[in-house]
Amino acid sequence: MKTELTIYNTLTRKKEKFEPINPPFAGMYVCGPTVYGDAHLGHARPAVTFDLLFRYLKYLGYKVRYVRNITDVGHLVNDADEGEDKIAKKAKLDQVEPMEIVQKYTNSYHRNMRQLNTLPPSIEPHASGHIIEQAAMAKKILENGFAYEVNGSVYFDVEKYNKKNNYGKLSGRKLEDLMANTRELAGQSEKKNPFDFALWKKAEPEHIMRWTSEWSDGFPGWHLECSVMSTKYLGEKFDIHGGGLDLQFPHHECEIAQSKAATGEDAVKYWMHNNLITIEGQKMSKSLGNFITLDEMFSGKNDLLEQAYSPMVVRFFMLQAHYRSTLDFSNKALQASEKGLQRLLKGIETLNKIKPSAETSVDLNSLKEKSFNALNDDLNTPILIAHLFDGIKLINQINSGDETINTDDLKELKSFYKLMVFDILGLKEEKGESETDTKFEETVNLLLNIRLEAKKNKDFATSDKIRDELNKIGIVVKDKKDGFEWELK
RNA sequence: GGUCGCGUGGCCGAGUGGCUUAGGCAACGGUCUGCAAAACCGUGUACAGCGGUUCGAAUCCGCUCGCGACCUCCA
Repeated sequence: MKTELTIYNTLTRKKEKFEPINPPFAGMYVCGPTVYGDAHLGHARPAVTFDLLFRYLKYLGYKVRYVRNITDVGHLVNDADEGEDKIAKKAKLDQVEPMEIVQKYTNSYHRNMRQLNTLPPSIEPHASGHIIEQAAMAKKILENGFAYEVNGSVYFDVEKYNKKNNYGKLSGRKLEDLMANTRELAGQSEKKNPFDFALWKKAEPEHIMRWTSEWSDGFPGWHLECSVMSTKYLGEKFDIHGGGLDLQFPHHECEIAQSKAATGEDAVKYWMHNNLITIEGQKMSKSLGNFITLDEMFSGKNDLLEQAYSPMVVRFFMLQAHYRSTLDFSNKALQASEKGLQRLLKGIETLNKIKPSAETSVDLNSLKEKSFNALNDDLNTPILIAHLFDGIKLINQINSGDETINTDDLKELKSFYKLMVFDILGLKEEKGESETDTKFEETVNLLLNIRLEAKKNKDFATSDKIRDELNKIGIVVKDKKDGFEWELK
């Protein structure tokens, strides 16, 4: 390999060479979902992005610990002053236990992540399992003088912190601007400043998720869990912290402040942010109500969808854009990705059927080098995929006899495509996963073999009938030189 | 209002000073085929506008227009 992995660090706004703090170990923490609703397209982007990074770091030989949390407590539903726990609110609506909600949506999240072929993280800690640690961190920040207690709640003192530190360095904000732009709401707040954030929040009587602490019966502030769980499992200083761009401020900014206030050190070496998915140019969000859940995506059951899109199509769609670009959802774009993915996978099938020659006429080293260079350049998967398509063209030319490849190079090319497409990009074939599917496939194959017989006997009436009837059912038949293929419409 | 980012050919989407006609999809032409489809091969169209810097800009600078994100729960 000619180049080394560089990644874009949001903190420095530059691409930096990736050099882990304690090689060969590499630690990465990614903000996971709040499990109070179905996972949607937006959840898939960081999951796929950081799954790619996880896979690639492992390929590069690092011993990677990938931590992704489950937020099952602590996010406030309204503003920090009056809010109640998001999960508790939903639980009341549904008249069930909060932890039942948590379990339900954790399960469906895991199912969706498996469908997207993301590898499970090394550790998936729950916020609710780390209340004690969160209280301890709040206490430490309090002792260090960067927080204050009011009526059983503990708030982070941003102004004081900012005197010696730079609050806003990740998101490029200045405290003065924040002060100038924040209008105080009629003096209702317990906080010294509106931009102070809760480390511990006293629970209102109706608040059902609560824990005892020295300040009050309450719950931890919503930024604290990530600071606690990342450093608990990766160390006070660790390599990569990832998440969606929308978490940059205030969430990640607060994490930085908390860690610094607690330990005196910056915890994170590389901050990475994936960009957002938009729908018709607008961000998908709860408040706009324009989000598409992954289950809807995979089943096609949403009015915005013209058809179902398989998990691998969704994954490929995301990989065809760079993770730091916004990606606009549209049926046209997804359909283009579907076709493109088919072409890529078909090319690999062709590759597996190629017969070697004595000589190699194609330049494999160039292909490989360009591909790794793309990946090393801040995970530039669209460029990588472009090169893989160039390679597919070569494969087709070899297959048709216009180019040649020898036995060793063929073997190498096969393992290269397996590595890139399946191991690193994390794509996979999606056919025949259940027993019913298998039997169904055999049935269709049986019919098509009969059709093949009919064709050989020039009984085109029969052969066309089988083809047309299958087409009516929604099975498209494609003839090949020496056989057939079919797919569901 | 403050901060940040974006505007590339029919669509998606890379590219940040001169040689990538990026790539995918669509379109068109061809090969193949009993026919059709598929597959494969080939081809075209571009850098929001205006001005500036430069021998040279999609790429740097300025302005204009348009769009978006964050500042509030959100991946």
